[in-house]
Amino acid sequence: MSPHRSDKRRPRLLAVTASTGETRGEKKERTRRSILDAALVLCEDSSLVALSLRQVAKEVGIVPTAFYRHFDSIEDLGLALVDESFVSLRAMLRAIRRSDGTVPTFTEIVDRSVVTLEEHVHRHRGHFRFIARERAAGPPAVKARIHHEIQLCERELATDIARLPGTDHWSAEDLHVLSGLIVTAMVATAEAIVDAGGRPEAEKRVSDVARTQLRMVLIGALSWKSES
Amino acid sequence: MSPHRSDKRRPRLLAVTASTGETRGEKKERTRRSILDAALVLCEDSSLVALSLRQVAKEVGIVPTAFYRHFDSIEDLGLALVDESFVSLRAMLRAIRRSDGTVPTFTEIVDRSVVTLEEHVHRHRGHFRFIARERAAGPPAVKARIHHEIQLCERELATDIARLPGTDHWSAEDLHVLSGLIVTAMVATAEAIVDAGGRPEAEKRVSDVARTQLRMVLIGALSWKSES
DNA sequence: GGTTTGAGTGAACATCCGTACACCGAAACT
DNA sequence: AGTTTCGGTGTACGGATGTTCACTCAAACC
Repeated sequence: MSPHRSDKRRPRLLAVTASTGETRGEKKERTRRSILDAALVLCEDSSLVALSLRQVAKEVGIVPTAFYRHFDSIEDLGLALVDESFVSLRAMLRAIRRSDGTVPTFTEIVDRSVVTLEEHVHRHRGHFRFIARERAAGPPAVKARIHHEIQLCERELATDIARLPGTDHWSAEDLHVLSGLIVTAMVATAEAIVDAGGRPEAEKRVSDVARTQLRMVLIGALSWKSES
Repeated sequence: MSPHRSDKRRPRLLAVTASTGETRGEKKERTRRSILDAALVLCEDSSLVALSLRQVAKEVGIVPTAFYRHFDSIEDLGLALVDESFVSLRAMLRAIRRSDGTVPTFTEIVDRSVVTLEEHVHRHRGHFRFIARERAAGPPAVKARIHHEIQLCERELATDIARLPGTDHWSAEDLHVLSGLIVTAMVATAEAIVDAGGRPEAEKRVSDVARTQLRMVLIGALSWKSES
């Protein structure tokens, strides 16, 4: 039994291309990624509804028909991009939540949230631009999924708010109204950061405004509740 | 001088088509309107960037090249639609402002504003859908003009807020931050009303939420100012 | 070693797109 | 009455689009 035998066995579930050292599935996954990235870039100025299958194929460097090996349609591609975008967005929200063990002040929460949002928009500019655009202009199925994901964010935020001190006896209704308002403001802030185009002074102005707005909302909600 | 002479003179600046009783300019204006209306309908599901000149022409009932007698391009058409939309929007804002002579309570202001917005969105659903979509997805020039118009709304709202009792010594900065927040919330509310699709119970829920949110914001801003 | 699978190819199609050009005919003007 | 203006027509073009079909050829499997 020569030592070469085991080499012969390896390809069983992990065959590698002789030249590139890639599995067949890996290669496909890489092409899929290229398509997603290309689509994100190409619909940057316009929209998914104005994006053609052939543009994407040309950008990726494949023939138009090869597109169908990965997605049924542009709309299907769009749904994949929505999922991808919200995976990273949820990671951000988890990051904000994680550091909440120390019973912080409202100001601390607000500052940390805005800073995290700013970082995250900066790192995933493409995804945020995509969501902001297709939320209003995408194909119906894409719009619907984005709307649904944002509602999930509102619900999660509502349960977080409920855990803060001073919001003990709020109704579920009021919690959701408040979290809806905050999410709306944060979405607008994210759009504004994207529009700032990376210029630090413009971004600074946007995040300062966002901080003030968030504080107004939080304090307002508390005062309003204690009144009524 | 027979009495018929004066008839001969009439066409000078007001010539009428024998059959339809229309001036040439009136006929042109009517076609222009048809183009604007058709575009508003056709890009309802998609966007301006996915709207073709030929679709519009076919819908209106003219040959494609005739489009150029009225607009240089689809983008040019878009700019006209933006202007038109904001003319009616400004009319709404004026209507809200007009009834402000009686030093009303915050609650009255909020209720009147939301009701007016609801009515107006209902009457100009097409325009609101258009603005909400193209604000995020339109051609750059269209996005820029919409952004500019919204900023004007924010500025006007800021001066209105400054006239309310209890906001005497606010800084211009803080006024603008607050009006920005309110405008953001109202834009989101308008989108939600449009999405409600005319179903009364859905619209009622949206406007109730909007009322609560606006109260939270206003009371919050006041509390926050008196603290800091 | 022989067979199957499946990502990517390449040509072909019918259809739509924006735009150029010459033209018409009636309203508008002189 | 004669001329000009101009909204609308009809044709024609080069190019982009989505989708079809029959194909290659190497990895994956038995």
